[in-house]
Amino acid sequence: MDTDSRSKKTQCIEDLRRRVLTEALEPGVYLDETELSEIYGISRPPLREVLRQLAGEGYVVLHENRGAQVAPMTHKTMRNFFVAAPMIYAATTRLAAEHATPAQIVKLKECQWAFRQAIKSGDAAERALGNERFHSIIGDMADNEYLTPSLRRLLIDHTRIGMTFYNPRKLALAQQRELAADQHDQFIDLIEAGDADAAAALAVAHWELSRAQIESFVTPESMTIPLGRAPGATETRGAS
Amino acid sequence: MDTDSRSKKTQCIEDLRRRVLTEALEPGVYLDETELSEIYGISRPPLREVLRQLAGEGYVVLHENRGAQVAPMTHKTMRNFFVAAPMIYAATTRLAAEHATPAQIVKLKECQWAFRQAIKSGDAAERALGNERFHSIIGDMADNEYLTPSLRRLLIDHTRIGMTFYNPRKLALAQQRELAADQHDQFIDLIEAGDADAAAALAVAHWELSRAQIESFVTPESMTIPLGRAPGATETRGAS
DNA sequence: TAAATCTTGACTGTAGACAATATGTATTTT
DNA sequence: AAAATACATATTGTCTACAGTCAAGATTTA
Repeated sequence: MDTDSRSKKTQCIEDLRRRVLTEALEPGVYLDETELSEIYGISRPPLREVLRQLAGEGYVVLHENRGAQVAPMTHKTMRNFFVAAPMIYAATTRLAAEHATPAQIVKLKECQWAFRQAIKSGDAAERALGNERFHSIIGDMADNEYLTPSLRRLLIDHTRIGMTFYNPRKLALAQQRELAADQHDQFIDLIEAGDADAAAALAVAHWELSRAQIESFVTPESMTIPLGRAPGATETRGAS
Repeated sequence: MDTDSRSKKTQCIEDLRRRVLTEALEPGVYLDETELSEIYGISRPPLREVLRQLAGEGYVVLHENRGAQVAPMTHKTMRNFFVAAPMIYAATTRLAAEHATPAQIVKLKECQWAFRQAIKSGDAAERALGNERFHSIIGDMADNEYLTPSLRRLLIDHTRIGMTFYNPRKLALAQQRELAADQHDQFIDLIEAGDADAAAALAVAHWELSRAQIESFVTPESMTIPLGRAPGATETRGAS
């Protein structure tokens, strides 16, 4: 093992990913190269490489002569998300059941264990990151370089949405989170059994649960929505 | 308009993309930073940013302390390609028919005109690039940031495969290329009409045609295959 | 007072020089 | 003679310094 486990640059990438996913860096926020380079103890050229990579992964958007912006979330983004998610989730999960290796299954189980710990602790960020990691591993199992890029992008925004709409006090949501965790166990069983059809069906069910949670916020039970985020609203920070 | 139309860096990116797509830079080849920076008249730091971006887009793969490699094409790559292509093509084409703007349709028609010119000229590279551009525009029409990344990756390898298996002397293939061009016209009509179902169906048919062409090379009519490319063969250049 | 222009400042973009790591070759030792 | 180690070379990774560009603020004029 290395002394610092991994290079500063790698740490920088991973930390920025984490901050975007947990919305410590909010969607639409602009990043200052000089500031970030000082924070992570590297100079600007390598930091710029990092930002370019994160742009390729969909975490940030680059604007010429105006720097990097944390990928914004607009109402159009949400609509597109709802269209693409079930298809990609079902497809990748199916392939995961067909191709998963024993080593990957071990990794998935470890991840699920950590995920349940995070739920108990009640830490929203850890829970969201744990969930992201779980589905990311399923993406690795699918082992299809053409589908992975789309899955990764979906997971970024799915995680951010999950952070936005997290509410530890609402009992119904706590129960749904428990149900989601149970579904994760089912994922493991079906993937281990190689049951592709059932795994794909579970992926759709898992998505439906998540969708219901999200929609319960967008359309609250019987409350009028405090507008300003309604369809047609402008995005967080207009660009160009 | 600028004097040089666009910055050196942008020219560099576009030229490298082109070279990868046309296989002027063959899959698996390693790139020399110093050499490239001299060719494009920029220094190494910005060139490294370019390579990081191209890595994000799937044109190249970065290896730590070993530089950038043109994305390799292995037999696994091909298998994954066959799995993902019909799904993504059908989905994006459907969305394109639903969302295309008049301006985009004009652009698509211009692209198709150029594509037919390229076919007449018999220039394999121009033909392949024209086809790539056509489907890329359809991807723009779909306007779904979650599906676009997968589509772009598919198009990269679809284009490269098309270059590999191009054969101007084989009559059957020339006829198939004509048919493909005719299908492009149908794409335009269906997208303009907003007929999502028919467009999606056409996408599948278009894919099947392309697949048949590819398979006619992998499995030639009645010749024994000179082995060495059979399943289980090692990839172009092993890494790490 | 309001609008338009100019100036200033801050941040992005680039270049050239230096440091570190990996590979290949040559030499030495068994 | 063969294998292992050490050195040399080439290439990647990084830093400091400078140039270019955009945006905001202040000043001037109508």
